[in-house]
Amino acid sequence: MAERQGSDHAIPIFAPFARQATFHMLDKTFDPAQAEKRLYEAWEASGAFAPTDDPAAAAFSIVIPPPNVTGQLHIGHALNATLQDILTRFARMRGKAALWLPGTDHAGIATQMVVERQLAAAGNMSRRDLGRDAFVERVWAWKAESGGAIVNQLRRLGASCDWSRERFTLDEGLSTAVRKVFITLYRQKLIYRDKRLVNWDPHFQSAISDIEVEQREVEGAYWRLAYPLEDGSGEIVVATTRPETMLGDTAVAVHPNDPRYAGLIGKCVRLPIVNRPIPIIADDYADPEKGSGAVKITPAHDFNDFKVGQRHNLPVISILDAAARINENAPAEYRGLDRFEARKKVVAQFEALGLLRGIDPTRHAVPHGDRSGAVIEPFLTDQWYVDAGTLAGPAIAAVEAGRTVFEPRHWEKTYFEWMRNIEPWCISRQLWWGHRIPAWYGPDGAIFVGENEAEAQAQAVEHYGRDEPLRQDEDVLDTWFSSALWPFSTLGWPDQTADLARFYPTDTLVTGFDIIFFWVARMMMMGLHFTGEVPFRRVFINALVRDAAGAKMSKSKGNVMDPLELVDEYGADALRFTLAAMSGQGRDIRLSRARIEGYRNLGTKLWNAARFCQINGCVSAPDFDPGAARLMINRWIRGEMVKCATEVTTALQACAFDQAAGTLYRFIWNLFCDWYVEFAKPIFQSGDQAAAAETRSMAAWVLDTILTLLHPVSPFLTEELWAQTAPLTCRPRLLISTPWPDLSGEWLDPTADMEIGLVIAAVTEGRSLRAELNVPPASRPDLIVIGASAEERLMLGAHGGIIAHTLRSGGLIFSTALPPGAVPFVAAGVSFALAVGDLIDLAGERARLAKDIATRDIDIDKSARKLANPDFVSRAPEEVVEENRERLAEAEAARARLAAMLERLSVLA
RNA sequence: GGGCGGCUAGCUCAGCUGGUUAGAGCGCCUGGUUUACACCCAGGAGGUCGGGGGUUCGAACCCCUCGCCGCCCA
Repeated sequence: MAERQGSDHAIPIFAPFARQATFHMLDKTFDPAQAEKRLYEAWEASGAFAPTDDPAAAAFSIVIPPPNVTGQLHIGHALNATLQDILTRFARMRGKAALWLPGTDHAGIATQMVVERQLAAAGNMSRRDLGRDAFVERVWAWKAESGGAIVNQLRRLGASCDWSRERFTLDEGLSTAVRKVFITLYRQKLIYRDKRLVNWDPHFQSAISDIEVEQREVEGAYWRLAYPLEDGSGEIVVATTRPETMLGDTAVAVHPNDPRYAGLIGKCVRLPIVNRPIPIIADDYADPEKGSGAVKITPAHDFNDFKVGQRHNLPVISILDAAARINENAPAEYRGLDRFEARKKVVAQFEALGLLRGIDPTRHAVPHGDRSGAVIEPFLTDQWYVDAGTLAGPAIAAVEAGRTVFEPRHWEKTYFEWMRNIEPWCISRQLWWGHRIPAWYGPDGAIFVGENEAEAQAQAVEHYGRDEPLRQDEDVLDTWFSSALWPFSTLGWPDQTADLARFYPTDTLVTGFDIIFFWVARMMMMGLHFTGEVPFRRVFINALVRDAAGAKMSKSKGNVMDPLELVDEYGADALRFTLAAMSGQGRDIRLSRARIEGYRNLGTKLWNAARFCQINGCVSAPDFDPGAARLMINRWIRGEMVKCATEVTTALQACAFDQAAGTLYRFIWNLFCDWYVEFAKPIFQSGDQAAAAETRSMAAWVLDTILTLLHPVSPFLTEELWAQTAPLTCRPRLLISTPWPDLSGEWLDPTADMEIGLVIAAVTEGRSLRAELNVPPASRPDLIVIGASAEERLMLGAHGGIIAHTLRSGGLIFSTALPPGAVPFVAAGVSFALAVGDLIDLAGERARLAKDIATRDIDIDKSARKLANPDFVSRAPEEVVEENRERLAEAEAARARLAAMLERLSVLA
């Protein structure tokens, strides 16, 4: 463990002047556990999470995909929230009125399930025993007590949501919006009641929507059943995976062109067990290639069969009750049997009757409820539907026109595909927890839809000409119905609030591809229909987090990584940085601890660079002008800082989180720490006060700029360093509220790039040579510059100190020829040598040079061959040709130098 | 059956509209008490960019085809 140095960590952010009096050296590492909570509270208390009310500020808004109130934060939420927080902090620092609006979803089925399970555990009481009102009260009580734990878990990640605007899909305002939408759509005839087959979940005894149905491959069988012709002239064989449904068969279909059955069309078979005559009909639905070519038709229990039934006017006989037990429409001995019991019994009876023609085991897809896991039954009921087809039109057009853009772009295909084949959306659920449908029925079944009972009553009076008792619809709305309104209902709609005017349409929605259907599409439909505007201008589809082996994380597999555990272990910043760095667009993220550890190390690296700065008195001065820097290394790092800031800004604007993270990583570690800090050391020791002072200021400025740029990704560590590295006079605000760097392009400095580039190349090559020659670490050989131009000598001569330090060399010597005892090398087109004296192994050196020459020959050959090709010279763009000419010249020059050195070594031998 | 995505170093991934001598982190090997950092420093090994064909002066990148792997829809 890191040794603890500074003991006083109680540097209170809100008593910052006290800090100056007690200026402690930074610890060796950042301690997230002791800092995160304190920093989060400081942010919240500062009011930074709420958007600025400065009217001049452009608005930026994100609504959170509301997690279930029952939910626990999992790694997918962590990714999703991290990306939203990065965007929000970035926008905030860029001076926008940034709003990240948080909240939760009431999650009808999931929540009801939690409370029902509690009831059962407490003493076998069902919700029906308790009664509707008491049950709903229980759910609210549960919600008040333990619901929304996930919201606090989001805080642990550093989520800078505006908690004052937190919403819940069942709260009053959102419920008003739901009723308004329902009533409006009903009056526009875009919501209607219909008797259709639905996906029925026998466990919840409720309808669920198509997309809540999950197809699972299971082992099953085709049972081949023989139905005798009524006239006794033979039989017709049908195959089914659900034999029990034959109890509800009302026809057998064959293909109209199937010669095998041409004579049978119009005849009847006698349905075994049930003993009902049913017709043989001709319909294209029967596939002559499959099985016997004849197919049993059960309109009440199969979606395809239902359509066939409609075409042929077949009776629809439902044989199941809500719990998927056989009902009174089946023979007496079946009534009350569970569907799977009934299946066995039907098969046994067919066998006994001698009508079972075979069993073919097969794997096939069976619909399951995604929540309950129960096998779903197509079931005929009255339900409420949204005319999604009509609403989809504008939603499709908006994406086609680019008013809403998917990022990555290809996800719009998934969206279009679904939208263009959309089915009516069944929105009623036979649950108690949710928005109760604002519809009332009169004694004759007439429907009155209104805000409340009084309104419905008034309509009823008008309709009947007198008071009639009304009964409210028992059902609630699909949770996604209220989520579909989320981007505008949370902002106050249907009231024309200031928030709505300012923050709608929202800027970016960040979500997973798995809810493009469930949620994104429906928000588009509702948003456009009710506000005339798209709900968001950009949809960023984030990746799916998997384990290190690429498997989907699931509790049953035991491979889940708990984000809070990871935060405890590595700190929120490390987790956030990792998720950002790995969130390459649209790909899966294979999360591993090794990766998080690596990015935690980056934090420590930066922390220690700050510590170095602190030790050397690098303190940011408000009046420091980086543009006035004169020292080459300072001009160089300033230019690199500009490039870094530009790249990070561009990347964040484009949701290229991985690029932003990568750019920061490289700048912090490979430029600032590896080179600049090392260059600064000899300057601080040189006694050149002016140079040291400028370098101190520059180092502090670069560090500040890094903290600013890194803050959206890793907010805690950067905020802590911000507080601990400078006096308050330089820190008028918390980092979270500090403006984003807007660096001058004039600070780019090609001259400095070239000069420092030469130094770095010389040192890098020199180090490589040292290692190859096994030069002892403590020895400090001179670096000899051989036959360089006056300009090169000037450039290198200016950096003798930093070269000596970084290369661990003695002095810098200029020479016209390779002296004895020196080992030559070439870097950036300049000849060098390392004076290693006795260590030199001439034979080995000759071999090394020969090898070096050979690699140059390959380069020369590559470029030369291109340039010798007339097609290349005439067709390739001029700059590419020029580049190759330069490359060739360089390689040839380097080769010539190496050859000269080889010759010289030979002479010395 | 239809669609989408992927296949680049031992592992995880970058590589933007075709112009490199294909990169990084981890792991591995060698060496290291240097004005911060061993959660570190310096150096190194390691790739016929899934196979084949094509377009092009030029292909990891574009086209065709085949092969795996994953996901969605039916």
